[in-house]
Amino acid sequence: MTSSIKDVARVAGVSVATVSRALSGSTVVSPELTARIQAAIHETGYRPNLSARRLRSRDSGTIGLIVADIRNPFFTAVSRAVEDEAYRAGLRVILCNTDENPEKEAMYLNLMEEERVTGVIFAPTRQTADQLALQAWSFPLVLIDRVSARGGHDAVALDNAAASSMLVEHLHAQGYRRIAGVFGNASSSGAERHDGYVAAMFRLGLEPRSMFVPPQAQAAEQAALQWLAEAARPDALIASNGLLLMGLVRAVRQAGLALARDVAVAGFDNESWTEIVEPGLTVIAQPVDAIGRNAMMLLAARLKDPTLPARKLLLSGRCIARGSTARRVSPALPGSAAG
Amino acid sequence: MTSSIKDVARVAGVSVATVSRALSGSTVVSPELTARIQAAIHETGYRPNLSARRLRSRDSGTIGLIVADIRNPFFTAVSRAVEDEAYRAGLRVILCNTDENPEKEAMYLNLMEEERVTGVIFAPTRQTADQLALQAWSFPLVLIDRVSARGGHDAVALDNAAASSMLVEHLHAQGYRRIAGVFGNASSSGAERHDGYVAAMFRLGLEPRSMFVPPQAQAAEQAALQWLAEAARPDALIASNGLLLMGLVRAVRQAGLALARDVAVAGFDNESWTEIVEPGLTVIAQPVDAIGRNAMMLLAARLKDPTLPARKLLLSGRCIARGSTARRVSPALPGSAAG
DNA sequence: TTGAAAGCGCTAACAA
DNA sequence: TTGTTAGCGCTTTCAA
Repeated sequence: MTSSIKDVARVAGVSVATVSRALSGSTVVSPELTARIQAAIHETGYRPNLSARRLRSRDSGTIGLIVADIRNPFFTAVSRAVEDEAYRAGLRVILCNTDENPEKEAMYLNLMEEERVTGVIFAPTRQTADQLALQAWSFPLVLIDRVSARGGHDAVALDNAAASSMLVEHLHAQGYRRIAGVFGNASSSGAERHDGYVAAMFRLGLEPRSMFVPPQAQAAEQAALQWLAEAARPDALIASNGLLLMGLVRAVRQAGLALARDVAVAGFDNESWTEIVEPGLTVIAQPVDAIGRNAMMLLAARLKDPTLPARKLLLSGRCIARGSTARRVSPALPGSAAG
Repeated sequence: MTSSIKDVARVAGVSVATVSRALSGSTVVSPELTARIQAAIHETGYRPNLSARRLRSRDSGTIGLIVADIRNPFFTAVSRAVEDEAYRAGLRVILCNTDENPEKEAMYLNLMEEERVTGVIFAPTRQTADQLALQAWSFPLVLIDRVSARGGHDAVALDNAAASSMLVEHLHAQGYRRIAGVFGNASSSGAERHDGYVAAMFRLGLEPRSMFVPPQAQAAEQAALQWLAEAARPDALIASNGLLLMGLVRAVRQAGLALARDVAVAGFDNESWTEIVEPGLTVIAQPVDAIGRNAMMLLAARLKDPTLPARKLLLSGRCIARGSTARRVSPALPGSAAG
């Protein structure tokens, strides 16, 4: 059916070793034989068998990319960046979705062992992240987005706390004082964003008000609706990711309030809808390309020198101010701080 | 370093063949030996080497998924469905982005040959689709989204013409008559959606007005701005994909017109922003899950029987009516058909 | 510069 | 039921 290096050797009248050498270019093969081999490859329609090559050379040339769900726009963008870098480096990418399920995570890590992958880029749940250090992996591992508290692994993520603070400071500068926030309870990034929010609020002398919710728009919507029904309701709401942010927008509308005029809204993830909605939503844009590229970079560095100490790379977000946090003009609500 | 089946055999005091058999479960191995082998696997920390297994068994257990860009929400969703099905079937997925670049397409198809993949699911450019039949591939190939005019390959796609017609008929029923459309010029689906649009317009006695544009929001925006500046401007606009649809929305706003009241807008792809924008946008929702699942199904069927004739599967879209195409109430524009 | 030969880890005849 | 052995396609010694 498909022809092997043996067939090429036979047709070219050389040994398989010579064909292999001509193919790899590692050793010099005489021009004459090289030409004959080229012709034979053409004639036989030869294609290298990557499984055989891997078995022999003990290099899979493959990296695993394990994320919660590729449909999450953050992971979509990061995946694309990772793949671009991978193919530039001549590596294949195996994509895995875990749905935040620790069992699936374990299964895929196991699969990566069996694939003898060159490396793995992984966005773990909190639970798995904490146990990751307990096991010795046969491949270098770079964590993205969710960074293990225990450390010990290379990682690249948004500087979550700083980004949250940026959001709070922006709202404060625009005249908002009663700033409440919903945060995702599934990954460590939600907790870190919460920390940054609380820290910034304290720094500004404001009283934090927050809630951890499951990663569903509806959960954020419910939380926000309760807050908005209060007499001294918040004058600004923030969400720790795009999904929750959508819930906030729905809640504001359902409460019959106007974005910005009645209540400001801001959040994380510069998804396309945050720009097209009116008014546009103020968000923290994550450096998704840089996260993917740097994850590959850390992987490459570790492959080169496995003794390197673990490195944690925190990248800054960018605050994109839009209409949803326009300067507060209406009189301060009773009970709000003077600023 | 990592232990092989040989190590397990030695520790368990059996032959490698017995270990292999115990692992595969193909032949019955005595309970006693099975237990000893299990213990040895545990002790040695053995992991099967998939490259070796593939080389020997001539089954890669891997499928290739080649799309234009995973960041296109349509492909994101289809990919997820494909991966779900693949992992359910015990298959790995290698993901490739071509950026609609025929050279990249050729390179990835070539890579798939070298990987000896079990099958490939591919969304080709028009150009590549037309040449696909010229080459014999060593793997079964299922086309998605963009279906080769030449036929000859298994394929699954939206029934584009019918979906376009549905959109036109909806607009007509809502009282719109001067319906213009922008269509993507890169893939075959744009052309098919155009055909369906033109056919429906003729059927309803309306005059089609269309433009093929490159797949950029700005291109649609420019086209729409020109139309909207005319005296007898269209009273409805449609777009053949989510990106172009966003361009239309921008154009309407920039022209100082109101969605629905001044001009209706509708299009393809039920992306999250089409629901959250106000008014919500009427769209054709593609059966993304079904497209992915059916692609895997066709692949499985062909693997089982390679002699099967090529099958082309067309799936129906669903028209989701939202505010952007609310019933026309203002008086008909001068020159518009009476209906 | 080239060839012969060993062997990567595994599966599947074939024998026992 | 189990073991022996050949060999999947390739790379890489070691010799020539």
